[in-house]
Amino acid sequence: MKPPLTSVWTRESRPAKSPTLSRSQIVRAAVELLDAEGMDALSMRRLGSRLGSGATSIYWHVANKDELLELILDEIFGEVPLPAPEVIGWRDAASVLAYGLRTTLFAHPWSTTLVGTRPAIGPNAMRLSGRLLNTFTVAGFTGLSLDHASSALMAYVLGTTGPEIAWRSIMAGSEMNDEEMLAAMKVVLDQTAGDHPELVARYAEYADVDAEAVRALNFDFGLTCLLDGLEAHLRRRHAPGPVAAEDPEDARSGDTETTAEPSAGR
Amino acid sequence: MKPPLTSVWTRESRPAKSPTLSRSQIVRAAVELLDAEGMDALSMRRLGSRLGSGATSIYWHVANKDELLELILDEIFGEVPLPAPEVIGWRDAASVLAYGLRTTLFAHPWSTTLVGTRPAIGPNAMRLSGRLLNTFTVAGFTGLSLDHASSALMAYVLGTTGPEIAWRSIMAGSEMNDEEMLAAMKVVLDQTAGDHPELVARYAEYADVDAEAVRALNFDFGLTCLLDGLEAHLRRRHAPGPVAAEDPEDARSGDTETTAEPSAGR
DNA sequence: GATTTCACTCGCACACTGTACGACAAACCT
DNA sequence: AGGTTTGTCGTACAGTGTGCGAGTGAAATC
Repeated sequence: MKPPLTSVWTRESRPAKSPTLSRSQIVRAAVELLDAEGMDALSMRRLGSRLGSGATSIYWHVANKDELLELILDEIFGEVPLPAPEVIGWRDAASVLAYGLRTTLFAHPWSTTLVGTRPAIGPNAMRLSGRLLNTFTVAGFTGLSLDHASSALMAYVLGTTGPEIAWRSIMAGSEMNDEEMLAAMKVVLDQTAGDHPELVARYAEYADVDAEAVRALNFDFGLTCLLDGLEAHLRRRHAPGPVAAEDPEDARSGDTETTAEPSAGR
Repeated sequence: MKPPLTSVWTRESRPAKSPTLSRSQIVRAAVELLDAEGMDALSMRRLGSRLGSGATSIYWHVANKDELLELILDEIFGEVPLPAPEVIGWRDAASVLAYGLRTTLFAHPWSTTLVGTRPAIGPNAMRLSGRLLNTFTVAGFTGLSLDHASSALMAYVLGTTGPEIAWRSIMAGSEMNDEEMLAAMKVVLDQTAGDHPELVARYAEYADVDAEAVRALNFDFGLTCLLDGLEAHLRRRHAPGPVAAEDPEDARSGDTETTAEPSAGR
């Protein structure tokens, strides 16, 4: 019978007398430090000295470093711009959301280590997923499919962004450009996957294209496919017949929104 | 003009005289330790003592902890079963791959912290992505789309698995079941996203369904949508006409398999 | 006005981390 | 035999997160 919920978000922000330090100050400073010097540079001592405070003073406002990281994660979730699906349509809204999240994560490359690691509750994450839900509601999703659609989109963006940032950072670490990198990769390939000649052929194709452009294309391709698949699901549900045709009335639960679909037993 | 490639995979495994310790031993022991006690428990000293060796002896076989983690990541990539797309068809093969990767990652929950963080080169990762490429080649993808399709699938799986593991682990940490968790979540919701009533309504729906089952459904839903989208892309490419109809001959490259399409440029 | 009670800051200390270094031992090559 | 390579390990160093308790100043109480 421990504390009923262990997250930061239940415990209040210690609002009181005259705090020379505050949660939001700490979080902002932490984000600055991370942006400037990366994840390894974020230690409580360094953060403290950047705030002009003792290192352990932070622990009055934040229970431990993990909670601080949770706050930081939510902070950057607050940076992604939220589109209005009612005015630009669900597909564009979903795209804007996806691209917005992507560029926000790229703007804070250290976020990769946080984003998959801990669940994203917290006000800004909720705002984001609320808007996502809103978007797919406008699209016509109902019941569980609504969540499934949003989390599919989220998963795709998170899943692409992480490895991309990883690539970018190791290429920034070594002082070689894309071509040299690919050449080196080929060496690795030849000696580790010598029996996979199709891979070697594959990588050879990238020799003379801009890696960054390819990655952008890559993201867009997958996003389009996912949205196409979602749209297809939508059409299928609205038109149960084998051939696509508009149907006179919605197949199940005439009301436009919320809690349709009884969703298989318990 | 530093070392041309900084990865583990270029440097050989120190094969020599009579090693009482070896890379693969170290990696296996590390995986055991991680499985048993989690990521925080993996320190060089503990790993050393588990191997019956001094802590710093490991540094003869592995340059630093980061390299060790890279090896560990590749080790678990080796655990995912590889289907044969030529016999079971590309869609099933893609599903098997996706599910295999998913369950492998679930079997090693600590992998979440590794998988998005560093690029997955290394023999086992290459084997996996080789098979992925193979799968989508059988499907009919060519050129850049081939890579885009594989990485889209990979991204989706990685993107779903991470947060799911995170949820599972914090629920394991606190001794509350799904329902209590949801109740607590609702508290958080009410106080952080009080102005998002649709979210609250959303979560209320989950009150009486098995969270694990929903997550499984969730994964399958997104996977299906993605594969549907990929298939649609395929059909669109093969039948350029506005309305879908079977075409008398395959648009490009009649041979059934392998490295079709000269793929622009070069 | 004096005293107590907070809200908050911070120095110190502890256990622990990754890993550089150099001393060793044993196997190999001349 | 001597020298070199291959491999192991103890020690040491700088740095980590954080518990503890002493300190501060302002508000609340008497």
